[in-house]
Amino acid sequence: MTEAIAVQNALDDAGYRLTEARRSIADLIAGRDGHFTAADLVADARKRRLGIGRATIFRTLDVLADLRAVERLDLPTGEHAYVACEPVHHHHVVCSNCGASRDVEDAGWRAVVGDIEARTGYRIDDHRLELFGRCPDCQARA
Amino acid sequence: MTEAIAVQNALDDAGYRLTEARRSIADLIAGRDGHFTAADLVADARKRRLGIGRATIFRTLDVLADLRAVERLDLPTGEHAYVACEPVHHHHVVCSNCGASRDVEDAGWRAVVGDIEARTGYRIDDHRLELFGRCPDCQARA
DNA sequence: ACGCTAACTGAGACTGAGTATCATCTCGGC
DNA sequence: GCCGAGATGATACTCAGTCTCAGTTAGCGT
Repeated sequence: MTEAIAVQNALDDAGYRLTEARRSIADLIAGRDGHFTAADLVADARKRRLGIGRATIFRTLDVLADLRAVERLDLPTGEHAYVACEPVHHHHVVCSNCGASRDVEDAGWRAVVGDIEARTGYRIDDHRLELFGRCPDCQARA
Repeated sequence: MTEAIAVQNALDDAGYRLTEARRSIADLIAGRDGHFTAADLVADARKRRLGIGRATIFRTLDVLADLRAVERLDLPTGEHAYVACEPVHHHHVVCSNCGASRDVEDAGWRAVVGDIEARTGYRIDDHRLELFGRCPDCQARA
């Protein structure tokens, strides 16, 4: 549950109000592992009878994504999902079987971007990098 | 318009029927530069009074994406877009200003994936890599 | 050239994600 | 405690994408 506190701190530090609804959403996020969709949280909230509106969940996820307390993923299926994560730039490796995800720092990656800039003449200022595969656990289980 | 023929060949080679609707859609795609959304094509088709149904455009884009004659992109805005491209594995650099896109081969990239596999234990079998920035033209114009 | 059938089509209904609006509520600085 | 900006939940709405189905058509076999 330390994770819920991290999310709450992120909100607080950025000058957002710490409301009941946001606290609950932070809890829901902390209670999930792997990625989750907005719809997942809506279902969770309803299951626990928290009385949080759909709109609030979308709004809060939006804010959290801005603060980078949560990262937006585009799954290969086209679904939009989120993962809780540290607010520094990094990428995710997502297990296509169980959804578990891990952070990966940039590593050799900067050099590749530099190379691409040189070859194309584009000035790259944003990128999306997501990796999908089997996590060690799911490999072992197969 | 050579591009439209490439798209048609891709369909034909894969055993799909070459219908009037598909031919028209190939033309529409060829007539676009940069990325486009399904909605763009629907609007184009309607503007030219081609009488192609919405569903058909979605279906055809689906098929073309399967054949890799077209690539699905997820723009930073969350929109789903497409670009016409060669049917070999590669990635796209997309201009966030004018939408022009260029293909980039894998280059040093394989090594980075290998490194990530070694560090995380994940077995990576799919990835999404999209780069956004300013194309040379838009840079010059600024 | 002709007929046949599976593949394809357009129309329209449907679903579900995400957004907009707005009256009401509440956090937190004073 | 008071008060106002910011946040909330209900509800209505929009819009992408899917599904269904009756009607059409490409292109193979003859």
